Amino acid sequence: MHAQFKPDHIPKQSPKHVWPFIKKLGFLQQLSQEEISQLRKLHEKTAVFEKYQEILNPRDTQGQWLIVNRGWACRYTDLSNGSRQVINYYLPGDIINLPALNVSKTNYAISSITPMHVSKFKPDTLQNLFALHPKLESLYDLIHGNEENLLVEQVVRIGRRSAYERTAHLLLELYHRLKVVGQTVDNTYSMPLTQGLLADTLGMSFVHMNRTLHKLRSDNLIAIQSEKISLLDLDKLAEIAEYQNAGFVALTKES
Amino acid sequence: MHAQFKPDHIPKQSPKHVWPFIKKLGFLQQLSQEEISQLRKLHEKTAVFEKYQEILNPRDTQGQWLIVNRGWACRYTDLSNGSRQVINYYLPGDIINLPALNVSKTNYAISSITPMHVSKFKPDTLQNLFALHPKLESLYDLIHGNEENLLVEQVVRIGRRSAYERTAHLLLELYHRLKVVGQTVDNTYSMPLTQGLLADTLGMSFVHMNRTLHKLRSDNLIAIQSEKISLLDLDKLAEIAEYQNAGFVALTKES
DNA sequence: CGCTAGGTTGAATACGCTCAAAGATCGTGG
DNA sequence: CCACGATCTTTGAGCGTATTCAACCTAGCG
Repeated sequence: MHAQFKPDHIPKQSPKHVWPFIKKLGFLQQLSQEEISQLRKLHEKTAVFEKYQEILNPRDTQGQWLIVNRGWACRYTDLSNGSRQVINYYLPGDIINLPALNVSKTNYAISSITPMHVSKFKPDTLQNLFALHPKLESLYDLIHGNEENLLVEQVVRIGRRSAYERTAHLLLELYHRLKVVGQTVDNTYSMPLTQGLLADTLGMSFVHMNRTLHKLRSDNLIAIQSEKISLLDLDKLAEIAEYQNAGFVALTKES
Repeated sequence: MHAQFKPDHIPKQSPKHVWPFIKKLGFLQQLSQEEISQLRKLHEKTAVFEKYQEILNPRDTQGQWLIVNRGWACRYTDLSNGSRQVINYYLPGDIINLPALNVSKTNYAISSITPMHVSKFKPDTLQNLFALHPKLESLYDLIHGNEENLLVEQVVRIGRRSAYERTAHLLLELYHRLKVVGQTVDNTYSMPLTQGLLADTLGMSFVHMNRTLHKLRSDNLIAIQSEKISLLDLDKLAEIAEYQNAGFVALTKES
C-alpha cells in the first residue's frame, strides 16, 4: 500500500463509502437516494490491477466495463520508432469502456499506472439502469461528452501550445478532474506520473519536460515534493494555459 | 457549382441516389432493402451551407443532427494568440452530432470548408430507428467508435510524428475515408483544404506545411494539381506514416 | 550495499518557426 | 474582357524551441 493512497483508504465495502463515480455524477447533478442505490449496483463486482499492468486485452474483456475507484490508468500508443504517445488518463470516477474498444480495431493499449481498484459490470446492467432512470442516462451522456471534450483538449494542447503552456494546461486538467472526486487538498494532489510519462502525454522529450517543470517551479506556479504536486497560482496557470474547464461542466447545478 | 463536385452531381431526390451515409454503413455491413429505406428517413430534410459558414451555433441547433452529403466541414479551436487548431474533419457520410456538443460546454466551433449539402434529423428519429432495427444501432456504435479512433489518431499524429509523417498520415486517412463513400478515383481525390488549414490541422506553420508537401512531391509520393491530390504510392506512404486504417474497420464484411 | 528506475544538467544539433517578399490563382467589378 | 484585389502558394534567410546524446545524481528496493 503506497503512501499516495492513504487519503482514500476507506474500507471497501462500507455502506458509507461514496464511490468516485457516484461522487462525480453527484457533482454534475443532485442525486436522489434511489438513484444512488441504483448506481451502487454498478459497483458490486470489484477487481484489482497491479502497477503497470495491461488492462486492455481484447481477448478476455468482452462486454465488460470498468469504473476506476482508485488509482490511475492511461491509454497509449507505441510507435515502431520506440516513442510512445499517451492519449488520455483514467482517473477515479472514470469509466473505461472496453467493449467500445473492441467494436473497432484499436491501435492503442490501456494500462494501469498505479495499483488500481476497479468495479466491473456488464453493459446490460447499464441498459437496465437507464431504462428505469432516464435522468441517469442523460448524466451518462454528459460525462461521455465531457470525455470527448478532454480528447479535443488534448489535440489542441499538443497541436498549438508551447511546452510551457501544455504542461500548465495538463496539470490544471488533472487538478480539476481530481477535485470533483475529492482527491485534492488545498490545490495539491498526488501525481503518480513520471516525467517520462508526462513527456509522452504532451508530445515532448523527457529532458525538455524536466526543464519545463523546473521553469514552472522557478516561476512559483507549482511545487513538487515526491508524488505530491501543488498548483500555487491557479489563476495565473489558467491564464498561461488559456485553460477553460471544458472537461467538467455541469448541466444544471442544483445544490 | 464548382468543378470538384461534378462527379457527385446527381439529382438530389432521385430514388436511385445512394446517400454517402448509407454507402458508409453498407461498407461496414451488408444492408437489407428494408434497412436502407429506414436509413433514407434520416435524409428527408436537407439543408445547404455556404463555403466557410459557421455550423455549430449552440443557440439554434438544439436537438438537430446533421449528416454530411456533400462537401467538407471541420471542428476547430481558435486560441487567443491568433493560432488555430483543427480537431477533425467531417466528410460526406459523417454525422455531425450537434446536441452532444450542446450537452457540455464546448471550446470549439464547427464550420463548413466548402459549400455543403446536409441532411437534418431529430434525435428521436434515430431512437425509433434503433428500437426497430438493433443491427443499425450496432452499426451506429461502430461508426461512433471509429470516430473516436480518428480523434485518437489525431493525438498520436500530432504528438509523436514528424511533419513529414504527419502529413502522409493525414492524407492517407482522408483517402481511406473518402474511398468508402466513393469519392476517390485511382488514388486521387479532391482535397479542398488550403495549406494553411492543413497546417492548423497538423500543428505546424503553413510555411513548413508547404515545404513538407514539396518534399512529398519530390519524393514522388504525392501529386497535386489544383484541388486534386493523388497518392502515388500508398504502401510507401503507409510505411512512412506507420498508418493503420483505424478510422474505418468493418465488423464483419459479409459481401 | 548495489542495482535499477527516475531525475537533473550541459552541450551540440536539428527541426520547424518567424519574418519578409515575391509569384500564382481566382473571383469580381469596371 | 481585362484589371484589380484578395487569398493562397512559394521561396529565402535567420532564429529559437525542443531534441539528442551523454554523463552524473538520487531515491527506493532487494
